[in-house]
Amino acid sequence: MISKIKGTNDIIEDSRIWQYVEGQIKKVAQNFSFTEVRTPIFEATELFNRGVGNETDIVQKEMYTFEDKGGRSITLRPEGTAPVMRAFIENNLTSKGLPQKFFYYGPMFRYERPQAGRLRQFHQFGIELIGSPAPLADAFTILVAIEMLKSLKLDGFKLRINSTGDDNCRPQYVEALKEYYKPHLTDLCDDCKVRYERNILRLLDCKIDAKYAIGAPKITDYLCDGCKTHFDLVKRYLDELNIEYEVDPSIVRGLDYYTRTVFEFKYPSLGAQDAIGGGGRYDKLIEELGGAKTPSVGFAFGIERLILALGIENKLPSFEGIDLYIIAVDKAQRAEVLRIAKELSKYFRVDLDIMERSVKSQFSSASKEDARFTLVIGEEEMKSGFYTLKNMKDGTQTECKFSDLIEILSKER
RNA sequence: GUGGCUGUAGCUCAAUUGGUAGAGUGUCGGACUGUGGAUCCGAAUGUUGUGGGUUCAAGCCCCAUCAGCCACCCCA
Repeated sequence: MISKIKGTNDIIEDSRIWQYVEGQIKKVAQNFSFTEVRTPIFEATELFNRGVGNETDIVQKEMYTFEDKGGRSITLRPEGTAPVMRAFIENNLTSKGLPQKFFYYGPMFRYERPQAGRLRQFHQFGIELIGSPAPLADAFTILVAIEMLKSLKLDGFKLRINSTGDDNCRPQYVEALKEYYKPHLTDLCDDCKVRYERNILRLLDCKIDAKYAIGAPKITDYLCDGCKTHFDLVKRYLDELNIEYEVDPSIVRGLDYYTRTVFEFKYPSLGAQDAIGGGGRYDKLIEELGGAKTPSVGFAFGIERLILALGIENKLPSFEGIDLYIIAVDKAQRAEVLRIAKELSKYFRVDLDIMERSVKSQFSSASKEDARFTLVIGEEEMKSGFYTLKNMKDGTQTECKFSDLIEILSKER
């Protein structure tokens, strides 16, 4: 037997749930006037090296990179923002004016060790708000995310925000951190010794060396005037919108392109993989990828984790049965059943037996599909033109003509 | 990439100190030859994840490998 690749999933029984979650989120995005962009699921490797950052774990060890037959280095997209920005630049969308608001949805790929809520192929739904340097844009992005979670009726999430500064102030903060950690360097865990040189911000969220992080300098004390004002205004907008949040100086995102505002939605009862969404501002990314300087904000949800969280809260949609199951008593009525199904499928969800099974098993099938009604067609019905319609909830049966069916089925529900 | 736990029918799980695989549920059929979701009866389905090894004998012990889960790591 050939089985699926490690860390991937077939969505079969749950496809209904997925359609619901995708549908709700998409509706919110569309109602806020975002338009969808669909980019290829593979890109030139260079896009992620430059966009996500050469030093990040994603680029260093998690990408599905291969050479195609033409010798090009190709990478299955590990995230959605860099591809959307590439498309923005390549299609010269600046010419259409700013801002521009996009959403995207689809599979992402990262070579990681799978566990609950972490897959090698997973799905992200994200939005990008391109062109605005204003704190209002950050708040708007967060607002849209919150509205999406509300549309799914999810409750138990927590919003955490932070500012990671910009080119003016981050270097000073990095220096301060290096100073602070220097005397402890020999006591740090092996990972942190590497992080000290490569990406010192990561020391802040290390679980082993958490005791040192407590007394570490805080980014919020090092923000330059521009970044500080920006952050304050973002917080003020959130306050005015009654959005609850916690400022968490340890939030360090794993993608290099973030500047200033970063945020995360956590769902604590999910276990180790508890981030259901995250994002932030990326003022330099488009420039980095060869476009004009275009400050932007965005975020993405992980659909798998969202569905896990909804499951915990019992907020997944319940199964809705079909409207009508049409039953043929004998072979002679099978064609008539098909004809009726053809007509009624224009208005209702119908089904019929294609296994040529007994009447009894056709009723079983109708029950299994939670059909509201069954329609029995036998020799008598064919002769008289009156079909036997049975209400599967209360078991009552009535004789009715084909022309009455639409009206009867339209009642209730 | 590191460490730990697990792997038996479609699903959930049994199988004494190693003795040659069973139940519930689901599926299909029948009791009821034109009436379901209840009940009863019957049937089908396994190279015990895979490959080696030890043994007279392995689902059970050993090794390897694959997959899942948990934690690290990382992030959505």
